[in-house]
Amino acid sequence: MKSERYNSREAEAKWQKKWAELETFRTSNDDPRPKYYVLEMFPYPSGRIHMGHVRNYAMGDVVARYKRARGFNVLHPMGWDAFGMPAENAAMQNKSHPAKWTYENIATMRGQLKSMGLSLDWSREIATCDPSYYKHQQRLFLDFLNAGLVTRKKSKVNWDPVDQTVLANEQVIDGRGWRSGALIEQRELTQWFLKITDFAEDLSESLSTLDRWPEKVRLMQRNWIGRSEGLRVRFVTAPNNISDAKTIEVYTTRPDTLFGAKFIALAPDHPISLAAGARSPEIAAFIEECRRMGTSVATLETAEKKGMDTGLRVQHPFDPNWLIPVYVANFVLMEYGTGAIFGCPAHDQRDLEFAHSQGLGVTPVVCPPQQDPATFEIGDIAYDGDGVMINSRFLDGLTPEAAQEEVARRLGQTHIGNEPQGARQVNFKLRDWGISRQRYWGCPIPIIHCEVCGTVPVPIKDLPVTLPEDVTFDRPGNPLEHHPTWKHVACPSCGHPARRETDTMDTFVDSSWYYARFTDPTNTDAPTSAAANHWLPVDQYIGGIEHAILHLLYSRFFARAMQATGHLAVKEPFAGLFTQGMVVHETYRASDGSWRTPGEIRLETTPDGRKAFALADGAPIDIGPIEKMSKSKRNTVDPDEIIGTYGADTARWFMLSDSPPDRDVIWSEEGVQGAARYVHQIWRLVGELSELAMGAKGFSDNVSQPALEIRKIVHGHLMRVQDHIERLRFNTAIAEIRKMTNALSSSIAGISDPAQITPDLRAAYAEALDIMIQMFAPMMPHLAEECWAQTAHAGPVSEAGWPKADASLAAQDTITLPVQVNGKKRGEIEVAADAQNALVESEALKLEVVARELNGRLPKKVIIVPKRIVNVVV
RNA sequence: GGCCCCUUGGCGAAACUGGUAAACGCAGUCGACUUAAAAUCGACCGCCUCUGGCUUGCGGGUUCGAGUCCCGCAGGGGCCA
Repeated sequence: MKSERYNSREAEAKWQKKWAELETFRTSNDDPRPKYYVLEMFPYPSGRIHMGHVRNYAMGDVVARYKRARGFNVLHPMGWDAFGMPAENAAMQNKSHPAKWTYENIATMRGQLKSMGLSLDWSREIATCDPSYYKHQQRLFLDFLNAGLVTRKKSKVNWDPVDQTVLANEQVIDGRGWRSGALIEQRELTQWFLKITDFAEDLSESLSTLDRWPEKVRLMQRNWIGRSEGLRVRFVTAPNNISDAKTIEVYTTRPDTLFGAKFIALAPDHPISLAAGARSPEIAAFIEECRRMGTSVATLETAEKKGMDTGLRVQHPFDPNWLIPVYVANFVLMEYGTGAIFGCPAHDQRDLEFAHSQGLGVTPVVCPPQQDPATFEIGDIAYDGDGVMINSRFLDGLTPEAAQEEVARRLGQTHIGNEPQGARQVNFKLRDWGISRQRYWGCPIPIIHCEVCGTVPVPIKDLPVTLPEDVTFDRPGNPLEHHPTWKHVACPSCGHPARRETDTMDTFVDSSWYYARFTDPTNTDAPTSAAANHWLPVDQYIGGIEHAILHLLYSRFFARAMQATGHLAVKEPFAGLFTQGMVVHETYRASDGSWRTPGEIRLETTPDGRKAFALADGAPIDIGPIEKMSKSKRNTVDPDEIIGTYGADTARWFMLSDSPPDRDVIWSEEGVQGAARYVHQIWRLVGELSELAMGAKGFSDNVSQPALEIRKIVHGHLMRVQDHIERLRFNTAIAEIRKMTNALSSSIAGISDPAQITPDLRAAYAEALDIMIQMFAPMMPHLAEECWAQTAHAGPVSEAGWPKADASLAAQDTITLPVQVNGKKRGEIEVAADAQNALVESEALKLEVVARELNGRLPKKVIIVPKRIVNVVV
């Protein structure tokens, strides 16, 4: 065995080349072994990979390599989420083409990922900007259209004035564009929509079946879909000269509070509001003010509740003589429910604030438990808890739940015209997904607008509708719209001159089905084949929590839509989901407030703590808070540099150590150095072990005690490492591996005389060596291959499978039991693992400390939890 | 404002369904090797009034026994509004 230091640079390049030559990670669709599909969220080709990618792909690779070793046929592909705004922005800045920029970035990042030594099947690589991919996406769009899952409608849209494009509600964060950060304006445009709301019920309901998803993500999706059960109630209008509407329809989830109603509030865009506005300049001005105020629900909620009386009155549903005023209000949305609500100030905070501002009074109708109905009053806080109905005539004494039933029953029986006055309705906050984007670098929507025939789908034989290459980015707006010829085509149906749709699809469409395309990526006939149903659902999906709503919800919708159009047999694309934490780093700031990169400073540990100084001039630098790596704070670390300096295995090992994978990990130079040290420790240990294992011949019939000790250590750790990896607890898996190598090191150090090395011990060390290498192979695959080759194994360790853990060896024969007196630990006893309780009790009572505590008395009770603990109660 | 999550040594953390709190690592201290340093190796490393006592953000509760379960409070984070 050679003793020089491990050369990661040489070994990593060598093994990456070897894996490629042997096609070790190429996956066949008709391998008979059980399938396992591991997928990490594919990257956007922004230029270079960052540490977040390294962490994400290191985790996925451990799972892929581990499952592979355990005998699964593993699918572990990689591709590029390659359409999007940054390519166009770069094109504008550099006067180049988005395709050129994108494909150059892909080439760079592919090289970087390859240097990580990931067990990917590169033969399945896809890029969403490639016509061979988006051709099928256009096909899916047309099939969805045919199945009624696509609509085109005029709607109010969120317009990003900087990017000059429409954004989905999901892409508007706090009233600003998710990418540009610009304040969003409202515009009316005709848009293409995917009817995600058709599946709202199932998307919400099926969340309960996703038991290998984080509860947090399921909750976020459930809230986003926002299912609520309520009542649609029609209020009859009193005679008036404002509107000829006979009724106003409201949606409420609290019909029980109907006797606490003080007002009706209409959205500013409600037809009756507009009618009132037409008669009153004051109301018209107010409606205009509401429109300017902003569009996001958040601004509406935090803004002061304002409204104006329309003069209109409606009758209470249970008392025609009770008239309720109708207001136009700034906090009611036309898009949700019916655009009208009834307000019960006592039991809704928003209504209470409005009622206070208008002087409308408050009548409580739900009395909290332990409160006297006679004295119960509402102050500044509305009461939304449970209780008993009061001030509500025939509802008095009921629970709110029973009262809701009763109101629904009665209003269901009262009819206005041919329809009941009240009807139960399930409502969703989820809106249809507007996918039209006025951008060039996206998937063209395969539609032709004909003056004669209307909107005509592009015939499937004419797909793909490809993007023109000769485009310019010298003026704002959509380059496809500006292109001299591209949009002018003949109508496929009547042949008249017609116009192509120039909008392209939201890039979230691209990433909503790529997981299915990976299963048969070269299929030119259809988006998917039978292979998709073999591989899906993805067994383990890994990515950032930032996609908890958008990407994951869209993908779930797409699977359903693809199922409805015969492209897929499953409706849930991801059976297991894991959301990993971010990579964070200290920030460094010079006295003038400018940021410094980790490479520009020198750290020193002084008696008053850690200090930082500028490398250039030695000026003191402030060590700032630990934050997500970002270009603006300049606290990034380049994966290339780390891999170049320490090797991919060290980077991977460190990424997986210390922090639990779902929590943020702090990148520190010291931490990486610790990982690098460990690589060399392993290398030395492998050298020492292989010397001891030299000429090993297997175990004798009666294995010697020292050899048995080694075997117990190894098999015990093997079982625990398996368990940790299965549960994606990489940090504790690594701790177990370190414990094992520590134990093996001290075992070797304990050998003082070569005569101690019996044939059994040799065999034990040989076994330990193999198992150890196989155990860390998923995390540090290059080092493992190099060690495996050094220990005279024929094939690569990546083809060697997983060692079989012997549970009987892992079990202990004698155990140390802690002994407590009144729940406080006083001592311990050593007993056989299968010792009877009576024996354990007598051993425990024999302890001097226990006798002292007992002081001659008999114990009140002795609790023995087998293999756990003894507690003597005095 | 509502809902959810988190809070354990100097730091990252571990502790499976309530059963020896602090495994594993980082930083640090001391020692060995070295002319010296780095690297490496060995020992120590929660707190205190230290043969003992205390300790999982704070206060209470359930239990033979609570980091773990329940109630209240504080601080931090996330999502929704």
